Amino acid sequence: MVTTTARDSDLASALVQTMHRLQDLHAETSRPLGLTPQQAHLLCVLITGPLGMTELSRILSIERSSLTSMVDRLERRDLVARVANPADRRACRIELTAAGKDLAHQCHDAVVDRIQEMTADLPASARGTLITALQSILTR
Amino acid sequence: MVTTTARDSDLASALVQTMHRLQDLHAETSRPLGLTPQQAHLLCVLITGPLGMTELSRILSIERSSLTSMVDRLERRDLVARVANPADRRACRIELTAAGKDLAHQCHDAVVDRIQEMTADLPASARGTLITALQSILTR
DNA sequence: TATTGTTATACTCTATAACTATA
DNA sequence: TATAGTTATAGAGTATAACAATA
Repeated sequence: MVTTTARDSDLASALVQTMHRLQDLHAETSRPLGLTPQQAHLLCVLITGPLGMTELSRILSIERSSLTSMVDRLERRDLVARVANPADRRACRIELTAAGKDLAHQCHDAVVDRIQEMTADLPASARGTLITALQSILTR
Repeated sequence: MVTTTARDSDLASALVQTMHRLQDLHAETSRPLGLTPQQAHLLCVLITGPLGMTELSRILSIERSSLTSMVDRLERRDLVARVANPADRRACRIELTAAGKDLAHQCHDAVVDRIQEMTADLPASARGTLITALQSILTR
């Protein structure tokens, strides 16, 4: 058998706890802006530009049919718009409206600010190691 | 103004991406076990022992009324049980049944295994730094 | 035929407000 | 009065299956 040290599960456990803590933080920052965490995520993903339904559903890890109703609700609130795709008449592109763009940036900034507060007193060296380690984890 | 280096938002961004990756992983491991991620979380929280509704709702960051229906569904499936609390007749304790305990451990192990795979080739030094850094973040 | 997106349907998750029973 | 938990209600998130339109 492969030797398993206490550290292995410590790390897994710390990562799981961090995930839950960040999920809570995400919910707490979305709510005062009138958004569910899922809506906030959707808006933030669109900051870098419009996306088709299929691509968006892949990024958010939800079925296209689930996405349809989410986009319906956000469109009713004029936060996103379905725009025709001239290159493919089946497809559409979801893009942020001006109000949606504003809200997306508020969300994004609020989360980043809170995380920066939480990580403020990490030494620069730990910070560097952390970024590298997380990026390495994300590729697997 | 306080100087903000590129690294600050890199770290925040890496943490947010890690959160989403772990959320997906959590969903992927719960599903084949017939559980939603929220149900899996609830069961895993009970591994260390029974809890009252109020305490459980605090840990899961959901309203007590939302918890009531979650527990209803899990109780119908014989995964948890409401047990009377002799010390306070208003209160009850939610505990895992034998089947619930089994499933909770399967969930927990599956997630830990996947995370250990993802972190397997981190050098021991990075691993140590990562644990310390995450624990420090979690206290803020 | 395959792909894009939607509709219909059924559950689950979640919050708010009002409530019962007990402390 | 305060606390533990529930009920009623409404809205949001999600998946599956079946579908229309276009590629």
